[in-house]
Amino acid sequence: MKKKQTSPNISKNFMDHNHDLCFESALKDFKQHFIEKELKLTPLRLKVFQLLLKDHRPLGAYQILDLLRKDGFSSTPPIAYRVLDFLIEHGFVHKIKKLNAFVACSHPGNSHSPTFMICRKCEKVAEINEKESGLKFNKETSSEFKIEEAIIELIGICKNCTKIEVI
Amino acid sequence: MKKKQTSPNISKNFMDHNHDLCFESALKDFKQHFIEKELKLTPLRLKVFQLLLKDHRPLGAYQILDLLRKDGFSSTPPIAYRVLDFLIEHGFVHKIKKLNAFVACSHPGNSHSPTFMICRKCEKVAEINEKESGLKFNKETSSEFKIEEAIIELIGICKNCTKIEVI
DNA sequence: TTAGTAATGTTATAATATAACATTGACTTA
DNA sequence: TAAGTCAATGTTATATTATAACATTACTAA
Ligand SMILES: [Zn+2]
Ligand SMILES: [Zn+2]
Ligand SMILES: [Zn+2]
Ligand SMILES: [Zn+2]
Repeated sequence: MKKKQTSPNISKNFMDHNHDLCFESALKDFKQHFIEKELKLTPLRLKVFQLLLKDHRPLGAYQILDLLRKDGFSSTPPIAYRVLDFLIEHGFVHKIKKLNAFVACSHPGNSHSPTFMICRKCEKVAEINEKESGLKFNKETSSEFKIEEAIIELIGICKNCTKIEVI
Repeated sequence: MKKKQTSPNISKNFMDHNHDLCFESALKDFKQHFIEKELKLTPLRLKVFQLLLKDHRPLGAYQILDLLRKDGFSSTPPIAYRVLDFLIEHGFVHKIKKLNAFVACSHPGNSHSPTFMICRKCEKVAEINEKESGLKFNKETSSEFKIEEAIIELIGICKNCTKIEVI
């Protein structure tokens, strides 16, 4: 008998988890997509993506520039914005409008319309897909308006921070 | 027998409509809320709201400043941002993150979590409420994350621009 | 009155983002 | 191999969006 599939843990980013594994797995995926899509994986692109994988917290462009500087990269604004544009265009990174900041995508490779949960306490972010969010627009809306892009950002308190709050 | 209620026309802002009526009605509502909430309706606050009511297109803070200047108001950045903050705080105005711009609220007075449809062609915006959008989050998401605020902005093509496109 | 306060005015600067052009280095191909 | 091409990165300057800090005004309340 097939084991019952548990629902995916959408809160993983907020909770303790083996982040080394998490990091390495995302990085492997990232590299694989570069190969499959025949994109050029430069040191700068790799570095910026690694920075964004650090701890599920978004980074602003100027934070990224500071970190690049420390690693000996050039660090004028266009450097960061160009690499971010590239990574966004190819689906590796998203911008969080609420924060004017950037996160590594959790489902890279496929074009998709992400929903974000943003914890205002720990400042971590988790990306969830349409199935996980259960988010649906009704028929009338679709007939009234042809949706091409949806920005959905949920701001609140994550499971972990709720747990801590209660005590 | 009561006449059957037709569904609210969520596309009104995008279509031809009696905008003088639309404008005056919104303005009357606005003034009424100031009275009910005992807020001070200053010339500046009134002017900024009127500017935002002009044509269902969002205005940037610096556009608003230009328009204020033409009307003899002071027009340094804090003037606009302070009035906008006030109007947002009291539910008369929303900020569209996608555009870094501001729109008059369509359901002023009540605290609510608006969804915006943004037409990338005519650049008009319509605000829809939860019922109209049919937008719902599933139970699991709620238990995993306590949502306090939701930013939802749908970018696409409105009914009117679709009609024009087809020809 | 005068002291308090909300609103507006003013100056300066912070934070975010892009335009325009120069240089580098890898790859092509004559 | 030398010249040409092009994507990536480097550099300088500037645009756009937003806030901090303090001054003035004008109404209100002892
Ligand atoms: Zn992780
Ligand atoms: Zn949290
Ligand atoms: Zn109207
Ligand atoms: Zn349109």
